[in-house]
Amino acid sequence: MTYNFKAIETKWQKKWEEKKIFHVKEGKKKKYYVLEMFPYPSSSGLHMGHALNYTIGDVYARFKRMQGFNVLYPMGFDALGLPAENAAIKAKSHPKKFTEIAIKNYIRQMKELGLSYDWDKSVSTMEPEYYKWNQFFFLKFLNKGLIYRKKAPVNWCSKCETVLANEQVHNGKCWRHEDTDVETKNLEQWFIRTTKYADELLEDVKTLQWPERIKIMQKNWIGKSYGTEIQFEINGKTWPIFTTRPDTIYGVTFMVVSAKHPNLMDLVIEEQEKDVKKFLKKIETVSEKELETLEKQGVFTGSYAINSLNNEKVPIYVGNFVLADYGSGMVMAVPAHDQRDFEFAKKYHLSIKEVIKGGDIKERAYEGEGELVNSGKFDRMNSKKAREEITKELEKKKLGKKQIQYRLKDWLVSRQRYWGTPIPIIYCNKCGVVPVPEKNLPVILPEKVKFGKGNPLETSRSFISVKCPKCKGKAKRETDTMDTFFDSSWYYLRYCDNKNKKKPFDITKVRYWMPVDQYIGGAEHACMHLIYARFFTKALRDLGFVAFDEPFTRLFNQGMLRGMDGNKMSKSKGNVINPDEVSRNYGMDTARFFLLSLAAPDKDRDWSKEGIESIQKFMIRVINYFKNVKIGKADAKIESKLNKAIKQVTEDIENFRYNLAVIKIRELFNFLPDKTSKDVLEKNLKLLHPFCPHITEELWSKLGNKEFISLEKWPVSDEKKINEKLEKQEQAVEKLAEDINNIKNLIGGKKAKAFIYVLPNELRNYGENLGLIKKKTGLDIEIYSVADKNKRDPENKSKKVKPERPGIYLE
RNA sequence: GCGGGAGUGCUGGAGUGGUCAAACAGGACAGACUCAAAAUCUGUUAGCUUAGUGCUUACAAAGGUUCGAAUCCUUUCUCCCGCACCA
Repeated sequence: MTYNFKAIETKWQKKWEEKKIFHVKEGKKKKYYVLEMFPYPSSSGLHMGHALNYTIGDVYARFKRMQGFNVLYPMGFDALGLPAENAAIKAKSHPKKFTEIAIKNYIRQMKELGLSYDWDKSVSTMEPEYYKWNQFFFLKFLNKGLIYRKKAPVNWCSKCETVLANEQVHNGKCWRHEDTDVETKNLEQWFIRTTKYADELLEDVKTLQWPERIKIMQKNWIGKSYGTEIQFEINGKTWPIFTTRPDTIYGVTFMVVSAKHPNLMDLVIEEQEKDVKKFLKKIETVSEKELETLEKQGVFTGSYAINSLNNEKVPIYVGNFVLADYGSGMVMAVPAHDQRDFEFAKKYHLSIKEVIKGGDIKERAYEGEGELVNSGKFDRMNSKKAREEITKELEKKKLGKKQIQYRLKDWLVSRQRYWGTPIPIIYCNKCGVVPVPEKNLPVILPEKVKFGKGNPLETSRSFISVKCPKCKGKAKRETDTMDTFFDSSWYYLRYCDNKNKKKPFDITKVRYWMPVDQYIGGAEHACMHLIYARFFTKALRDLGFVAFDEPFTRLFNQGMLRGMDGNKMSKSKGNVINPDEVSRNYGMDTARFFLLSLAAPDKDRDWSKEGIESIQKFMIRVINYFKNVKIGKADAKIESKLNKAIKQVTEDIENFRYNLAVIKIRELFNFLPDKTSKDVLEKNLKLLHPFCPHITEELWSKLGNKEFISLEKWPVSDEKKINEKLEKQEQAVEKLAEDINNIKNLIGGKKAKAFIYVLPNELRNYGENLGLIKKKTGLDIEIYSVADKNKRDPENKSKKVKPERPGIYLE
C-alpha cells in the first residue's frame, strides 16, 4: 500500500505557513543563525542538487530549533546579474520580468521542499529597497577612501562585454565563459581597496571554523610574501622592484619588465622599438593553452639599469613571464638562483653569476640557502642573514626597504552592464566626479532601455542626463553598475532587519543575530564571495555599522549531486532530476531522507532509482508501523536502544554526519516492537523529524498531539537506560540463530526442528527470544536446560554446552 | 611544479591500534508466503573446512613500528580538487 505523500506534505506546509511557526524575533533566548548561500534565480528552477543543499541546512535549522535555540533561517535571492540579462535578451524579455517569474517559481519549489525558512525575512537584491543600501555603502566606502577610481590594465571579457574582477578570471578565462580568453584593456574603473584589509583577512582565517581547504585557498589567494623593495637607476630615474631574495642582488645580470607594463615604452630606445613592438604583437596572439607550457621569451629594450649596490650596468629585457600587476611589474633577474631567470638567460645567452654556494648551477638554478660569494663585503655570510643585512644596507643608502607584498588585488567593481546596482556617481564638467547625495538615494535602475550593443544604460537619456548636485549645471550619470558580488557581500546582515526603511539594518538587531553560526554553500566561492563578504564585514566594522570581525563562524561545503549516470547534472546530458516530479512520485520527505542517506553531506553522490525506491519502502513501513502499533509499556530493551540512538543521532547531526544519523534512525525503527510506550514512539518521531518533517508532523498529530512537532523539544539521552547487558544477551541470541543456520547449511537436507540445550541461568534469555530464533532460522525450536532430564538429545549435544554457547541438535 | 584530499568486499559507503572477514544500504542469489508475480519477511553474498564458534588470504603497492594495524610511520603508484611563471 502506498500513501499520498504529496497530500500530507501540502497539508503541513500550509499549516506551517498559516501559523507562521518559523517566524522569529529577537529575544532573550539564545540565538542560532543558519544560512545557505542565497541562489541566483535561474529560469530553469531548482533541481535536486539545490534540494540537497537546502535540505542540509534545513535539517540543521530544525535540529537547532528543537534544541531550544532561537533560529534565524532566512532565504533570499541574488536577483541581479549578468546571466539574467543575457537570458532575458535571448528570450526577448526584460530581466526584471524574467527574474520576478524565476523568483516566484523558486519560492514555490522551496516551500515544497519543506524548508523551514522565515519568509518574512526574505531579501531580493533587485528591489530598490535593497540596492539603495548598496549605493549607500558605496558612498560610505568612497568617503572613507575605500573606493577609488583609476585607469589601469583590467580584465575584459568580450562575451560578457564587461570588465571582470581578478577573482572572476580563472586560468585566463572568464569565469562564466570557459572558452573566452580574458583580454587586458586600459580603462578607468572603480576599485575597492580590499588590499587595505589583506593582512587582517589573512590573519583572521586562522580563527574560522571552516573546511581546511577553503582556508588554504584563501591564504593562497591573499598570498603574503616578505621581501625587499630595491631602487634601480634607469636612464637617470629610479625604478623600484620587489624581491624576496635581496641576498642575491650581486647576482643580478639583467632585468625583465612585463610586456604589459603601462610605462614599458619609456624604457625602449628607438633602435629597439621595432623589435619590441613585433614581440608584443607576437605574444598577444598566444592562446591560453600554449601559455601553460610556454617558453620564456623576451626582447632587449635597449635600456640599462644600474645595480645600486655594486654599480653594475645590466640590460633590461621585456619578458612574457613577468606579471604587470604584481610588485612593480619588473623583476631583477638572478639566473644563478632563480629557475625562471636561468631559463631566460640560457635562451638569450646572458651571463650567469653565482653568488650563493651550495648547488651546481650548470644545469639549473640553485634556489636554496648557502654562503655568499662574489658579493663584496657580504662574502661568506649566510644567505638568510644576508637578506637582513643587505636590506639594512639598502635602507641606509635610501635605496630600498623591507616590504610585504600581497597577491590579492583591489576589487574592480564597475561593470558595463545593465542588470546591476547603478553606481551613485555623477560626472560634472565643472565639478568633476560628484557623489549622489545620500538623500537622493536610491538611484533607480531605469526599466526602459534598449538591449543590444554595449551598456543598455547608455540608451536611457532620462537616466544619464542630470543636474550636478553641486553646481546645478548639466551633468552626466555614471552608467556602470556594480559587480553583483557587492550585493551578496552583506545580504546576511539585511536578513536581520529586512524591512528597515531608514537604515541598511538596525545595529541592535544585527548584534543579536550576527555572526552567522553556520553558513552552508559551495566551495566555488572560496576566493570570491567569501573573501568579499569578509572584507565587507571588516570595512563596515570600521565604519561603525557592525561590532564583530568575521561574518561566518562556521562554514560547511556541501557535496554535489550527480545524475543517475554518475555525471554532473546538465540539461544536455538529460540527467537532471526535477524536484516537482520527485515530489509527486516519491514524496519530498522520501527524497530528503534518501539524499542525506547516500553519503556524508560534504561528499558527492549519485542519484539512483533503486535507492529512492528503497527509502520509499522504508517510509511506508514507518507509516504502517504507526498505524498498527499498540500503546503500552516500553521494555528495557527498547529503552536502551532508543537512548543509545538519541545520543548518537544527536552527535551525528551536530557534526554533519547525517548519513550515519539516518542509518541509526533506520536501525532503531527495525527494533521497534509491536507494542510500546507513547514516549518511545514520540522520541522516535522527533529523531526522524529534521529529515522528514511532513510525515513526522502527520504521525505526531495521529498520536494525539495538538502542537507542531517542529516546535517540540529535541530528546535528550537518558544514559542510565542504556543497558549493555541487554545488548550482550541479544547478541548471544543472534549468534545462536547464526550457528543454527550455519549447521543447517553444512549438513544440507531438510530439517524441521532444532533442539537447543543451554545452561540453566541462560534459559530465560534464550527462552524469551524463541520467536526471533524461529523467524531467523525458519525452524521449530525446542529449548531445554542441560539439567533437564526429560530433554530429547539423541546425539548428546548437551555435552558441548559452554556459557553463551548452547548445544544444538537438528532433525 | 606547489598545495589540499582520497584510495576498503559486486557497488555506494562506515570504520582511525586489539571487541574486524569489516556497520548500514543497494545489487545478486536462495528460502517462506502466493496458482504465479509484485510487495513483505528470512537467509547467503573472500576462500577452505568440521554438524557450529577453526584456519588462510584480505582494507591501492612495498617496507617499517608494535605482543597486535584497514587504522600509526616511510616510500611508491593512482584518482579528485585548488593555485598555477607572484620574483
